[in-house]
Amino acid sequence: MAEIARATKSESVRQHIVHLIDAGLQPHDRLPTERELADEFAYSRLTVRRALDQLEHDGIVYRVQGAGTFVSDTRIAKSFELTSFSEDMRARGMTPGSQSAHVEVRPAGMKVGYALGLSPMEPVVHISRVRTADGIPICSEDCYLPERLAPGLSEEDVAGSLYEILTSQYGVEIERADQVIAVTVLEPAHAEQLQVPAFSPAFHIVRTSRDGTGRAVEYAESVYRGDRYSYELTVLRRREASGPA
Amino acid sequence: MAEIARATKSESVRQHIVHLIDAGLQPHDRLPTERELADEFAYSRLTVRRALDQLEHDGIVYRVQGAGTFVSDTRIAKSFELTSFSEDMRARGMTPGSQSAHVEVRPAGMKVGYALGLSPMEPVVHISRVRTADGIPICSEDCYLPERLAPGLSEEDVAGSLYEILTSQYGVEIERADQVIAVTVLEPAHAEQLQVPAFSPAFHIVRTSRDGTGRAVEYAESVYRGDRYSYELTVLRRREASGPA
DNA sequence: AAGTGGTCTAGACCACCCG
DNA sequence: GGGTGGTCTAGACCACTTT
Repeated sequence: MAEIARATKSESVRQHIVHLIDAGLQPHDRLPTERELADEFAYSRLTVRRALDQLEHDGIVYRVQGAGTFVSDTRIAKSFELTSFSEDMRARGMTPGSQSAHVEVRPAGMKVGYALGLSPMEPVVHISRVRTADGIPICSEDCYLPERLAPGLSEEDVAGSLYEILTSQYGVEIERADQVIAVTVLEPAHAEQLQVPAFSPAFHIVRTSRDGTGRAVEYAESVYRGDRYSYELTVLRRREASGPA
Repeated sequence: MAEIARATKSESVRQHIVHLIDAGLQPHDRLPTERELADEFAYSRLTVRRALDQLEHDGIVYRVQGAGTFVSDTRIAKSFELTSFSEDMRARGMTPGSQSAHVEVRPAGMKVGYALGLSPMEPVVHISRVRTADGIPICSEDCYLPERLAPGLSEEDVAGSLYEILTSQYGVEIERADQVIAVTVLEPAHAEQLQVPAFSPAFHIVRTSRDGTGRAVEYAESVYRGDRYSYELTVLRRREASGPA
């Protein structure tokens, strides 16, 4: 029930409209017009429009020029958003954990250095963990951070969410990540870690996470068991417009 | 080189800034201030801000309150966007095609009816195809559309991009899609279609595509060979704000 | 013709960063 | 303190849909 408070007027309008919809509006019902909402709140129309822009982007409402703004016909409203393993598992109703966490500092090397935009000699923190959900091993992860971003990271720190530690202890906010998802079969070593037969099918996910400035902050390679994990996302179709060729 | 023309002023500002960056600005270089750009174009500051909003969302620039707007440090700017198989393959420099296309109309049934929000008795067009890239089979796809959206769809129509046909012939614009990506091993029948050994690892992708109003327009189940396909995407971290619990 | 969303203007004040 | 981005106002005109 708790909404996260935000000081802006447009956010309060957004929440009001979400409540309107939850209060019983059906898909394709028309919302109050922008001018009605502006009058009701005594805000400018532009402020109301910003709230509706957000809801439209999230797929909650759609707008038809000349006709009005309507509730979307969406049963599921999943996300194309980056979540940490911990957040992901909690969202699925499971309890996240870690096993066999190991942390060491070593030179980046070619592959990791290239991905993080560092010299191969620059030190990185290498974190290797087996991530669990309700105690069941789900994925084996090797994650690398520039050491100067997270000096003194310990094995106790990485028992839970790395993203939370980065934010709370080091002030690093991850904003976006590029991922490449491939399929593979598990090598015997990984299979044993994950407690499945050797050569079981699995996801192989390579991720480079970046902060708001686009600077690479984390490079990770993970192997997820295919029998216990699937990847869900919502993707948007590109609007007509593009950068140069 | 060709930019897609758009009538809005903010779009012209956006393109101008993209050109500025391409003309030699380096990551973390500062852009002209919003007020400078507004003066230069003789537009209002809000119009300039809309252009910068777009560029910020796309990860091209970042803004620091009190300091300025800067070029992002991003080597790769991939997308979290929905592309058709044909577009996807062309983007990878390959030529898309289809084999064994088969089209039939039949009742939706429970699973497809549920996904498309139709009665199980309502007719759907079932399209089954093997998609190829440079003549190599990449995926086997079963796709279902409500028949009333695409009456008279023929096997010749589905040799190429279904999304393009939907737009050009039926006026249906797909805006977003929910996808569930899992791993599997290929059954012998699929393996033969895709010309790989039986029990090779593969992606199993289930997709429900929707138009701007959120109405389900397409339900598809695809199997992609794992040795020739990987899934790349960029995901954004959720801003702090949320709907009700 | 009336009403809707789409775009834009010319200001204003605030919070924040930097020299 | 001066300049930056963040938010907001009270209008205006346009393109479009609906009656």
